Amino acid sequence: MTISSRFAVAIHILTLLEFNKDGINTSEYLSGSVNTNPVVIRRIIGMLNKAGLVDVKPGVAGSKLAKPLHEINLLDIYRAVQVVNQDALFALHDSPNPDCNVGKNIQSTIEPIFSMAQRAMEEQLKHVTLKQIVDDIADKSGQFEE
Amino acid sequence: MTISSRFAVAIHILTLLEFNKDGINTSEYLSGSVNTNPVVIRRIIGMLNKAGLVDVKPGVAGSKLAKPLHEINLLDIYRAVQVVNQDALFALHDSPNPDCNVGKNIQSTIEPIFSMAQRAMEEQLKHVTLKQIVDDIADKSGQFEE
DNA sequence: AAGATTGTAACTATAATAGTTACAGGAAAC
DNA sequence: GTTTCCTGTAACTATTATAGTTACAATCTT
Repeated sequence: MTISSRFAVAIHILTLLEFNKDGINTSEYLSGSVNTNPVVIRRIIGMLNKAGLVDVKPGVAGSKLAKPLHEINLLDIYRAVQVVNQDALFALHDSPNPDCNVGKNIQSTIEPIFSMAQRAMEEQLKHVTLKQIVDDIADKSGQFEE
Repeated sequence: MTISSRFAVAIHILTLLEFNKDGINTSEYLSGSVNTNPVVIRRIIGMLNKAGLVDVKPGVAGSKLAKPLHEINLLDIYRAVQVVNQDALFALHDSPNPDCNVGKNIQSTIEPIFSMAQRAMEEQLKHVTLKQIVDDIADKSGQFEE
């Protein structure tokens, strides 16, 4: 099990929108950098659009970031592309035996622990902004070039 | 995407081993409380056995906890049942375009962030022991009975 | 009006999960 | 020592999610 690469691809896309903000970011162009099919890109862009992270319109070529870099954090992106359902990172087994003390109570005992663990992970994502990603890549890009 | 219910079932099994420590915990018996097929139980018990969390032997009926309750934490169980590969909770998209500054560097920029988030989640699991689970269920079981 | 692009449906292949049947091998009980 | 029960595992199924692909209608620009 892994959290879908939609998340990584979405970060990639948004980062690229910044680097190429003066160009026209068609799904074709973006797919060239991500190295996948343009439809995959459009699907993800569509989710980012619904979440208000990008601006894109049918028929109009290209997407743009809808917010400043520092106002987009990784949790926003993670939620936008719906890689993990709200409070459902961990699956509970359904219908344990209610005639058994353990079966009857295991769900309610485990559930808050799972939620806590999930929240701890999501909290980390919240503390990283797209700006940090962009800056890091800008550093690396400049390092051995120019 | 969710983390396999193997994890929740494993916690259920181990908890039940404690509650029924004076009885004989066959896969048949355990499957009755979890409400699944005995083979599913055996598969999970097998993983817990390899991880040294339970004692079970071919031909010999029943499993037992291999360690005291407070020496087993949820991270131990999580690792035992291999619901998430080491450092691979989040999938990276493979082969982004190396001729693009973003494509070339996105992986190495994102990877440590993903690791950090994953570790934060796992750290929470580490801080919960099986003893806490057992105690909580014991409390709930007694609450409206006796 | 022509051309390009987005949005989406529909289909494929792949992989993981959870459940099931079947049975070989091991241990205990009689 | 044979019968009986249980574990371990292979093999198969159904279900679900993912990622990629083709195709095309709707939409905007020029």
